Amino acid sequence: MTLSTAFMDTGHDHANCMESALDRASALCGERGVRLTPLRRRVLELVWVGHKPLGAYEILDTLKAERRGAAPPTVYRALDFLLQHGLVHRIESLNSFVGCPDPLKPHGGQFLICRSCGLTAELNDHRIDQAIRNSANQAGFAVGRPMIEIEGLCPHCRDAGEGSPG
Amino acid sequence: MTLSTAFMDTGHDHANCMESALDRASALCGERGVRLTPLRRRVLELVWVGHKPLGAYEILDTLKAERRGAAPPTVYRALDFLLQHGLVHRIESLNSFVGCPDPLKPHGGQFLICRSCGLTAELNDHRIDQAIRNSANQAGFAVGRPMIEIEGLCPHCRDAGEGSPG
DNA sequence: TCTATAATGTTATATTGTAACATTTTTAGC
DNA sequence: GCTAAAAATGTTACAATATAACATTATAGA
Repeated sequence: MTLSTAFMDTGHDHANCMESALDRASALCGERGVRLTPLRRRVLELVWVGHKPLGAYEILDTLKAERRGAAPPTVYRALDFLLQHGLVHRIESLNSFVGCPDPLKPHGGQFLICRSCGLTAELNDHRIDQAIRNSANQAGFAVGRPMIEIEGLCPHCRDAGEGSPG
Repeated sequence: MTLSTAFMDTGHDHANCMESALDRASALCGERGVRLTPLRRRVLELVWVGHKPLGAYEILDTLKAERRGAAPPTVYRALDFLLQHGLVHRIESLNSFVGCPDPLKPHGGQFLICRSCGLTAELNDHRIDQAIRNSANQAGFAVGRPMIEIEGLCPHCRDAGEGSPG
């Protein structure tokens, strides 16, 4: 099981986390012969600034302050590229985007999303994946990309009593 | 495991499927002391016309043809009511809505969504749910509503060779 | 350098969803 | 039945998210 470093506030060096994500992205694009342009790199960086999913228009607001003429397509095109290469995920239930800690393995995405603080962690538990494939196969369904978004409370907010999980 | 009747084209009496869904909804609202008004009932009916998720504005187009002054709030308010009472689910990845075959048990929703024909079936496999809870608990995460949307190919489209599961 | 391709800029618009307030309908008490 | 409170719906306006279409600029390879 891989758990992204969110929810690990003790000992999480986020500057390093983000830098290594960008390095991995750069390497991956090099290997694939595609270009991590300054714009794409910047968008990826913004998405990695936190472990909270970011909306396209939040990204756009930042870009607007940095370059002339940033517009919705600017951000959506960069996001499309990053999505295609598995560098970010889209969180459907939030219409927002979050960095992927493991872009090499193609996967749908299993997300724990804190309803209180917004922090999001990516699980990639093959047991969940297996349970889904078993069940889908029984129904005769050919699984493409399973998407799992689990709303709830992260350890910190749960302990702080931010509401019931129900 | 409960599997909705979608993907069961042989022997699926949809008129009956829909009628019984409306009857269950009516009974449920009666028990809860809430009102399944004609408008709400009509929206539920429209959602149940197919096993394909329907967008709010598709519903609105139909309503507009039937009553004067239907507008976005008309449909969103009805949908909010139906969602609150578990009578419909929202498919996040499609921004659309589908009838719930089992509104009595509160649940997030496990959906198989055919990318070719759009048919959607609801799984409610407790083994998937269990795998998710185990994994989330390990991460110290308090699970609220797990939402699972599995894109792929339904039996019919898979056999017809509508593309690879990706 | 020249050319083809890829990336980005620019303008306009489509799609999905809410806010705010007015009106009508229903319910509950009398 | 009448009336006041509550619930539901009507109505207008707008916010938030996303894409289409075409122009321009940058890049890579011949």
